[in-house]
Amino acid sequence: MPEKVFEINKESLNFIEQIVEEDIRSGKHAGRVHTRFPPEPNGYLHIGHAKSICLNFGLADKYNGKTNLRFDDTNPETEETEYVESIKEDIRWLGFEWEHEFFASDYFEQIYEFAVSLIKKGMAYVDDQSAEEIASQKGTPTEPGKESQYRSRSMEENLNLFQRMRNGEFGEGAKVLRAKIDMASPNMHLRDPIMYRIKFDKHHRTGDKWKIYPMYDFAHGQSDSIEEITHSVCTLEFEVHRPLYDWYIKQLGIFPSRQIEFARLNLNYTIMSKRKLLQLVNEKRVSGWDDPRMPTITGMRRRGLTPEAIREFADRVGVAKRENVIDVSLLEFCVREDLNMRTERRMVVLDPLKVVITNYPEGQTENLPAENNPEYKDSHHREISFSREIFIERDDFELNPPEGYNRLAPGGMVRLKHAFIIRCDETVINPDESIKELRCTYFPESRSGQDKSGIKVKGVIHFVNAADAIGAEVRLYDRLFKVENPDSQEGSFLDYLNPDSLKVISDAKAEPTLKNAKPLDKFQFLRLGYFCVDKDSTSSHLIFNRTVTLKDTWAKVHKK
RNA sequence: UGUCCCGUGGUGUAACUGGCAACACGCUUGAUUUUGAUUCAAGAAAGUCCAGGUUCGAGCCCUGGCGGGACAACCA
Repeated sequence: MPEKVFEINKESLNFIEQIVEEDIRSGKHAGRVHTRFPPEPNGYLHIGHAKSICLNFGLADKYNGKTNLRFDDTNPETEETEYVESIKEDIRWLGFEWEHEFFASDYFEQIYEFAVSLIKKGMAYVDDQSAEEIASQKGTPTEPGKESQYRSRSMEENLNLFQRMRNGEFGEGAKVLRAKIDMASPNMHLRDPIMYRIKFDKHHRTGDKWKIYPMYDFAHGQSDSIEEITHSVCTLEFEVHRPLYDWYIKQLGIFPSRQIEFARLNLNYTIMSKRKLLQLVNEKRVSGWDDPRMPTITGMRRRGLTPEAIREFADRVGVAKRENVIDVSLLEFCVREDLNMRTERRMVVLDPLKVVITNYPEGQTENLPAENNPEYKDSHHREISFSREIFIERDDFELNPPEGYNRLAPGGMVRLKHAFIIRCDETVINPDESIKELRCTYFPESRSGQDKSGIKVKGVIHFVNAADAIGAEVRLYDRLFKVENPDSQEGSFLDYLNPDSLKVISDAKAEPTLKNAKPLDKFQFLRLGYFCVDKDSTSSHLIFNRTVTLKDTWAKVHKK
């Protein structure tokens, strides 16, 4: 119907949207769009899944369709309920709600009947050979395979054997059910693919009811059909499976779902393989699936990323069939863009250097207003305190300032954010040559917002009042790997872990307004970056995770 | 020496299906700035893997190469 709508639509469409719009235009499935997100519950979702989730739910959303959540749980060996729960939590956190929640295991009975019908049509047979024998007959991509000696069993015998497989009369691996297609096909997946295998593992939902389980190829497409999924979107590696996907649908005469493949997301400096992520967790290279350095949804949530930022990212990376490696800087951009608008600012000193304001009266304290977010004209203000002793960032003072340095140096001046301009009069040195403290004078006339001093300074630095600063633990995260592509390096990907991916600062000094920060609260620590309160944080032991630094032009220029 | 998929700035995605290669990130420079942030402005950067062909005209169509990826789990 809405032909005009599409003509008006001038934005460029990705190739999947083009397919969908063509289908709607031609009236296929009466214009209905129904997608699904089909995770296997054997691990946690990561940013790559987020792209798929945004794609599937986004497609349905855009074209008035629906999206099912379907757990592809056909391998009882690796699948667990723990994962089912985490997957649901992560999808909801990303901001999506599914139409139906299904499990491939819901369809085991029906899929079994599908298999029986193929046997009856003479298109499937029970093979008694071992996995090795079957593999040896399979041929190679360039050589045809050989037919099994069991290929020509009678339909009655196949029916009987398959029933007995279901009954548990044969041991694991003793027999499989195979589709009878073409052992000489140039497509390996069409060389009599295995449909069912015998497994005695306890299934996370069906327990030990089943002794046989369908393979991916004989479960996924069938589930799509049962749910009348119109567009079954998956990643590129399933492209060669599509002829088989279509073959089963045709032979079974069931709802013709269409499989469409797109290129999965790759991010530099990170790995996306579930197996390797699991290895990081198992070997305690990270603290768990939700370690803030992990590319998992749960890890990124703990790190302080927002659903909005992730969705924006998924949108910006696009959808195509070309292999790609996205630069993490794009993710960081999306995160900063979102956090800049939504987070309140606070002052925290990570590496404190004491400063004594020698001309500030002892015992005196004054409060100064500080805006919470300059992005909002009418943002609220909070009070910060100021007195004779304060802490500044050790980094913000240089004994021998390099060219272009505009923070504090001997004899130099800077403004303390929200407060006064100070001048460094004296540097107190420890016996070991390190800097013990600074003795400065302040200019009472230079008070922020009502500066009558006439002094112009180039630099502005943050500080906290020593008298009421509170302690905090701050965890500084950096990329988990030190090379762009840890997967395609010599040796193990573990050899390329970044040893500096986590730096813990146990005694940072924070302004007291942070005292009641709750887990997941997000802030911008002025001039440092965006931070998120860790889930283990309490008011007596505050913990902040650095989500991402602020852009730092100076650091970049100065690095050389 | 098989089948399938894919080749557009550094990265990613576009180019209304044949009409001046655009947008974003990143990068550079400048302005503003009480965050070396944000914001704003300007700029560098691809002639579309190569070679033929069709056409007035090709990133888009055709042919042939070259390059990359996927496929030989009783995983998904």
